[in-house]
Amino acid sequence: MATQYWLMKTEPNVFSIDDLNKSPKKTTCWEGVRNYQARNLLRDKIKKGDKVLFYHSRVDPMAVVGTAHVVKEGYPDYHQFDAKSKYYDAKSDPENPRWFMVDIKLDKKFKTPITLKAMRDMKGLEEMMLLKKGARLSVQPVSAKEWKVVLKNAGEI
DNA sequence: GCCAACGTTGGC
DNA sequence: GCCAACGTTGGC
Repeated sequence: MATQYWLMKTEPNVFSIDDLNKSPKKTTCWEGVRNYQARNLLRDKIKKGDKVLFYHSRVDPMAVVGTAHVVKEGYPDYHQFDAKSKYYDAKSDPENPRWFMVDIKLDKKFKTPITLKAMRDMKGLEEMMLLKKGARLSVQPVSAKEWKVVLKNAGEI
């Protein structure tokens, strides 16, 4: 299958691209997604080898700060069964887990982050979900074209 | 910190 | 099954 592209949001004061860079093997599990639409993507659509834009939200400046790729496909987020975790979900059945996650590995931290503001002016991103009003999904599809535009502007292609 | 947009919950 | 209330997200 052709490579698919995604954008994953994170609040850098919770988990930033530098945290990912410092993680063992620069790899982390993308836990804590508690939205059904995003869950469906994590469980069913996102495949090993897919590429990811790493986005910092709720911070100044909001920006795509680098790229990663998927090293492990959707599997149950074990935090949902851990009563001490803030991601605990008492209603999730271990036989039929409600929440899923993937593992991603850092590829490249951009020298220059691509800010949300800059992206609004880039040709080719007009249809990008991130730029649409009310697009709150924390895991979003990105088209091959959008991927290229972002990386080109970051000087990474 | 504010608040609009949106998703989820729960009473009926 | 509807929908008001509530909680969360995330740009500003």
